[in-house]
Amino acid sequence: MKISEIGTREVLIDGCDMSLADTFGCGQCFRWEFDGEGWRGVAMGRAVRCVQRENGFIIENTSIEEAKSLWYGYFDLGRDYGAVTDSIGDDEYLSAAAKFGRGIRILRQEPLETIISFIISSNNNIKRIRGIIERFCVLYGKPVNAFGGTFYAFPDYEDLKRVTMEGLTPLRAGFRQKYIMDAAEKINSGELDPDGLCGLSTEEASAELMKIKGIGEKVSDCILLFGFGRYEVFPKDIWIKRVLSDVYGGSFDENAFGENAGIVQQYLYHYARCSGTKK
DNA sequence: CCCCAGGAGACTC
DNA sequence: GAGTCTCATGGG
Repeated sequence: MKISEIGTREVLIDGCDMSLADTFGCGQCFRWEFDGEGWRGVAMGRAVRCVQRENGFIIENTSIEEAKSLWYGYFDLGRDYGAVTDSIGDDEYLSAAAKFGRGIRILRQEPLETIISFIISSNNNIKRIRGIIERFCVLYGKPVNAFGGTFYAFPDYEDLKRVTMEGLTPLRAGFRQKYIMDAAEKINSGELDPDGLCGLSTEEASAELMKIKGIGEKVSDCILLFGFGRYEVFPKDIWIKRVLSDVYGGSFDENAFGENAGIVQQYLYHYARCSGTKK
């Protein structure tokens, strides 16, 4: 894998297994948007645009330094996903799912963003989740000018202090409004420090997360997988439960995949949700 | 009118 | 511990 500057604030990530469409579209993130040619998004306070290339992708509006210090981690570029898919074994359905989702990379998103986003995801659909999150960012996040427009960063810890119950009403988050507020209160007071979870075991971190109302086992698993790089968790949402029941008759053993369980889960989720709707 | 969505909490047994 | 009911909102 090679990182090189190919233009003004334009960096090429060459020689990596990457499908932007599958990575951004597999349900792990909610803010990247396709503009017809590339994917625009804001992460870590920076607005960039990613464009698919044959054997990698381009990141626009960034520097080679940022690519190495920030985007390398965000896109999990140090991991060989091909080796993961090769280690999956001869399970027929899973092999098909891995083939279908080839190029998916698990993003290392920011802890606060994953916490709030997956609280919102509870008993909700992706289109609506995206809308609620976007309204949250416009209301409380900082504006970032790029590509001739204004984008909004996901609110940081300072922004979170301004959150009130009444202020959340425009989100139309329904019963999750009080859960978002509980998360904000616990984080603002210092009762829970998201960044501090990095030093804990996955089990301990999960127990901490579940002190927040609206975070149960499944939401906690998503936060740990997509925000903390805990690849051993296996979030069980409605789609995965269907697969485990309908395809495997309850005999699927996620523990067999050890440190890659989360990646395997993502292949299954994406396949179950999209098979039949993609070319 | 119905059912469903990347579930969780409260309650019952 | 395992089963229900309910929780807002919007789409199909």
